[in-house]
Amino acid sequence: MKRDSRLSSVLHALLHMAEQDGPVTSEALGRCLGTNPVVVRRTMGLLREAGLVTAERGHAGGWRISADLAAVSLRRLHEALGEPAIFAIGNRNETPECLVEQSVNAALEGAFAEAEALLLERFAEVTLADLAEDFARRHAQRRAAKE
Amino acid sequence: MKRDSRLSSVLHALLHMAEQDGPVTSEALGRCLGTNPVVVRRTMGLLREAGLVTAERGHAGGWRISADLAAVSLRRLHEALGEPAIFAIGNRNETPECLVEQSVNAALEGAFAEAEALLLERFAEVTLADLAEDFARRHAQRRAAKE
DNA sequence: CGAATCGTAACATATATAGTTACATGAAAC
DNA sequence: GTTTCATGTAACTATATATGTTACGATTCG
Repeated sequence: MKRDSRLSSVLHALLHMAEQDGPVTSEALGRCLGTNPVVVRRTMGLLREAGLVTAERGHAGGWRISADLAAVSLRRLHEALGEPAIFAIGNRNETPECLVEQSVNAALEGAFAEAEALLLERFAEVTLADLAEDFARRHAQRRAAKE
Repeated sequence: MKRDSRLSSVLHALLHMAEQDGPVTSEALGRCLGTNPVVVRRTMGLLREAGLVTAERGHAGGWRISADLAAVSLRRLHEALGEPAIFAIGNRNETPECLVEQSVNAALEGAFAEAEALLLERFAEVTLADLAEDFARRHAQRRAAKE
């Protein structure tokens, strides 16, 4: 199974957009991400539906962030993407008759539920503003290292 | 991406085997799991390589647990299966040049690492003996409910 | 009008699990 | 020793999902 990298993608895109004044085109974002403009539109479209970005068509159009960076957490983005499945591992049968399988499912589900809760909690704690700040720090470090 | 349900499968199979005295054939396990005997052999073969089960060929052959139920944790089974990827979500690019992407990756990786650690910890705490006990409890409850 | 840009449908590709078919190998029963 | 039952394994197919690509319509600005 291929991993879903859309959360990673939109974060990358949003931070690049945050660095720009005007709107950024799908083509420019596609170049940053190493992918196709259509893939960018498809994924950013979900953020548009969630009210996190706006798209302007026509000449000098493109994508623009329409929310406060500090108000957009990774969790909010995960939700905007439709809350895709987090785990690549799961139960064989979600509603088994077999009592043995019920025991197995109960044990696995408990562990997965705890891990998922922790992950979503961490996601809720990190905002685009935090990432932008982290990026600025890395940027300053690189400049310092060059001198 | 399809979810990997092999951990769930082998747990189901092992508990059925624990209920039986003699060896259990791939075909019988396949019937329990609702799958093909070859799939059973393929997956159980990994447990055999890890020394958790033995297979006997020929007449009256089949699979047998060769370890103490209390000594086999879900984590041990996860390892025996080759430690398959836990998350269906991941970074777009694991070793990016782009500083923006490095910030994104660092944030996501931290959260994933914590969630994975918690999951594996929970897996380490649950053994086949625990699941067998849970099953016995469910079994007793069902019998009680019927009377 | 024409160029730039998003919106979207339709199709192609890649990858991993799961399922299936086929046959070789080994062990017990008779 | 031959038959039968079972695992071991290779090769192929089916399925699901994310991602990539092509094509074209819709919209906006100059």
